[in-house]
Amino acid sequence: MKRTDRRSDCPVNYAIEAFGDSWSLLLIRDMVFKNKRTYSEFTDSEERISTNILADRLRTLTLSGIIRKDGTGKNSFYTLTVKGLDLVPVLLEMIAWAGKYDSETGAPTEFLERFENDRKGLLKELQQKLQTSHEIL
Amino acid sequence: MKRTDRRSDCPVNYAIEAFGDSWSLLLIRDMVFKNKRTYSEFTDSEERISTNILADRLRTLTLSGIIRKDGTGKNSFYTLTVKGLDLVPVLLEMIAWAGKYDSETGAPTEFLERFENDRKGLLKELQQKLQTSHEIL
DNA sequence: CTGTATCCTTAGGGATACTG
DNA sequence: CAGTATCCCTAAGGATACAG
Repeated sequence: MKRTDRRSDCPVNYAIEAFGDSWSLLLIRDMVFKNKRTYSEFTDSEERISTNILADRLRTLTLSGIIRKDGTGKNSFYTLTVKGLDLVPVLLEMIAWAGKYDSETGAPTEFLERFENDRKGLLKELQQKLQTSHEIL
Repeated sequence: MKRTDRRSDCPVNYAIEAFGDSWSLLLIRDMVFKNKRTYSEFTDSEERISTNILADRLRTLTLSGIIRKDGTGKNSFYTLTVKGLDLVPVLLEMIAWAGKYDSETGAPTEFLERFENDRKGLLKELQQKLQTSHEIL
């Protein structure tokens, strides 16, 4: 996306244009909370993303530096970059919000309590877990 | 939106379906940071939302309980509900993220520093400011 | 000023067949 | 398994005229 395509230079708008579509954040969720990294793992999500969209999102998220592709051919896999890992707080706030207002699901209460009481610890733990699993691969 | 229309019961998906389109969060931003409350104030945003979309988003955000309409006719105005105010942390995290990675704009550094060092204070201040301006109206 | 209504175009997305 | 390619459809969105 060329710079001039942006609707505005507002940071909120920057975020929306980077991951504000209806699929990107779900992929990031799968990477953060379910340790998914391969194409077929992503197609198996509950929301059933179709392959053309998946390929497109993996491409655009890579272009914007949120994820990175490693390996080649059948051994290729995707991992979060630091820029992508830095989206974890956004994700957590969204989950906390939904947990408070979505009667159908909500987040597990232990999670919300932990988030409330030890926000920094939870974040650090999550990011470290992700960092190490990246290194192992 | 009927419950069965949901792609999944995931909280992330709930959030996306509530405000994950490309305009809702900009309206909420305008309410939070620019104290906008009237129809014409919203049409004046930098991103130039068109009136049909604006009317639609005001309707859906009202339906999902994120904003509320008060007054009538020419005196009508919109305010954030508690559910909407609870989106401020999400907004702040997005701004912090964009501030870190968007070279074109970024958030003001004082803001980011304050967010880093006194997250709770900043949040409380913002929400109180919004609460009181609502009451004044 | 606060919306509605309409027309039209494009982007997003589902389904599915196909390829290396 | 990791994608590409097509076809097709709908929803999202812009422009703009109109109405109370």
